[in-house]
Amino acid sequence: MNISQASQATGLPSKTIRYYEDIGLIQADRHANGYRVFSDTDVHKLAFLARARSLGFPIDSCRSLLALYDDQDRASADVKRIAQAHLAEIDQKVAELKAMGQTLRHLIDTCAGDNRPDCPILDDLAGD
Amino acid sequence: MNISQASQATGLPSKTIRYYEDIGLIQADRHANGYRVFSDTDVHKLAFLARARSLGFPIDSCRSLLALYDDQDRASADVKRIAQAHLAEIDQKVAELKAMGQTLRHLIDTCAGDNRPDCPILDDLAGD
DNA sequence: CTTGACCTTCTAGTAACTAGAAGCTTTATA
DNA sequence: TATAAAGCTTCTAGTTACTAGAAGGTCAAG
Repeated sequence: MNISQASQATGLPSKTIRYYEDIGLIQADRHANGYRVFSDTDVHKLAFLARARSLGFPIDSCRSLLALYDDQDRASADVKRIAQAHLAEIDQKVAELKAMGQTLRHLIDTCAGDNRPDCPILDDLAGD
Repeated sequence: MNISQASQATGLPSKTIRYYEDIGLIQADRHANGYRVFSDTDVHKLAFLARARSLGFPIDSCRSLLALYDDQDRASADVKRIAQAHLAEIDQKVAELKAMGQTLRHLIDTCAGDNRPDCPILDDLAGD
């Protein structure tokens, strides 16, 4: 399989696949002409990475998860710990963003949005 | 006022203040010895930026907001438009993160988290 | 045999800082 | 007064996870 087929199969852009190889997440064999060859295993790993990234796991966590996936002697506790840590970060980010959103929504609601200069949004930012 | 005083007054690290000057958000005068001098206006602008950043506005929006703040002939509609666009981004991000969080929470709940290798989290990532 | 699609590597850019190095100035202390 | 500590300066590089683009080799079709 060439890189564009692997891209099709996983939904990952070719550039991203090359990048993942670059940082050692996968290792594709090479044809005699230098083209990368992707085995089913490679494609499987790429799909795994795509899914993990879509759940927001940072690359380093993806690396760990992939290693655990490859390790038949793993403890599910190790996987769970990584997922829990990530979930905690997500929850915190959601809380932060929600707070920002609430404040913003309130400010927007009180702004006339016309051609006059008075603006409660700017007033808030300016600390008035 | 020296940079560390401005930092104290605004809660922004000195490095960040220098960075903001670097990218043209503010312009501080200089003492004869090369040290930056921060006027009350400068500090006010920095506080404005700190507040805008804390609401998640990207730097470019902060630049626009600051320009509008300085412009007595502004239309509040312009401010509102920027805020609304930003709010839309926040709302979208919250939705994304919530979806990730839900999926993750479900997977975590179904994972035993013991020393056995079986793991529904990995199964999901692997597409099984 | 040439055109176009596909592949390669390498460099640089994105957002918003942050860390650290090397060096000058000012202030406090012995 | 000497010196050490604190504070200031600039500059470079690192952070995350790609992405765009350039320059050039390879392969399949007409």
